[in-house]
Amino acid sequence: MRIMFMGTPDFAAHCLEKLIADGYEVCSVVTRADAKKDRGQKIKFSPVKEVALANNLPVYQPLNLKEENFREILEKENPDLIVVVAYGRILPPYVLSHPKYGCINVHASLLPKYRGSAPIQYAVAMGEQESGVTIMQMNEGLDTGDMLTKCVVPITSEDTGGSLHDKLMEAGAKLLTETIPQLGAITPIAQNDSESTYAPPIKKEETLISFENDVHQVLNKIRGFYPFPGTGFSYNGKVYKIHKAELYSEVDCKPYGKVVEFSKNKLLISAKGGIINIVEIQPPNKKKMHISDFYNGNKESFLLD
RNA sequence: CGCGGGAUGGAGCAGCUUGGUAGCUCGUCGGGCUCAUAACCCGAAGGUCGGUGGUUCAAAUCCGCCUCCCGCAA
Repeated sequence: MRIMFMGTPDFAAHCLEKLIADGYEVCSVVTRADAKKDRGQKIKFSPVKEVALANNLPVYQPLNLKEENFREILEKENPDLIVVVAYGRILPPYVLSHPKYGCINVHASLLPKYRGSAPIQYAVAMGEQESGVTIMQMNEGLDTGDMLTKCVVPITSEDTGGSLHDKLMEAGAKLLTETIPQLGAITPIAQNDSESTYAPPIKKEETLISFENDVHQVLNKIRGFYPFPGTGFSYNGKVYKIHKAELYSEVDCKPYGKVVEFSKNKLLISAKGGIINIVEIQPPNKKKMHISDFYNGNKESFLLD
């Protein structure tokens, strides 16, 4: 079976590696165009492209799948199946219908919950006890295709967006290689749209913590958005990133957002319904550090003003 | 040529404007006190101030270049 792989980030790259390692015939790879990234605007390849190059696979990076160019590529490569993992683009109908087995997508949530581009972060941020991976037969909607297989992964109270990402990445790659041989034999199950929820791209302003929110929501968001895109709070005109925080007490202490205590091992800030202790912090222009290190050098300056 | 911030014993910081003895809070090691402790007291080790060139009698400090790191923007 000739497989075309489409994807961009680490999560997708890992699936691609697994397909190759398990001996699937991946004939070509489609990934996002190289972009100037980070400081100095250096050009970076996507993780999927790195894996493709390392395995000498042809790489296509169309700017737009609607262009005629890609139709020609599709006909030339003539895949029996297209596997899409976090590619970041909606596939037009002519692509969906071209391969014999259509297009399947690995999505990092238990559909129909958390459709969209940030399912992992939101699952943790919403305090879910479990999430998982769903493989679906793609249609023209956003993560609305009929479901083929599923894998449930529990979320512990220690999990962050990053740790869940890693777990789902492993689970997703495994589920993918288990699902492909069964294509055609599995009866697709339609998603119940009335139960669907949407996990949209995270906007910058959402990463700033509002302590007016419930203390548990605050902590779940800090966990869920870590390490990407991260969360932070504004204090005396500076934004401090929060890498790790814990519940200190459930005493409601107003005003919310106030620093209740700053000492050797504590930076306590009150939120609605409780107080959180910030354990790892990152001041502007600095690396992340434990709160005791931050205290050592900033005990006098931090609380000024 | 995207914008800005930074590099000072093991950690986090001050000192730089206005060149002139390496400072603070911790940690580490040794000793003391204590029923005991992450507590307290005494003492010690540990830094060619990111690299390099220049100015100067003298550079952490002023000027040039390089390396690495952080944030923003994408």
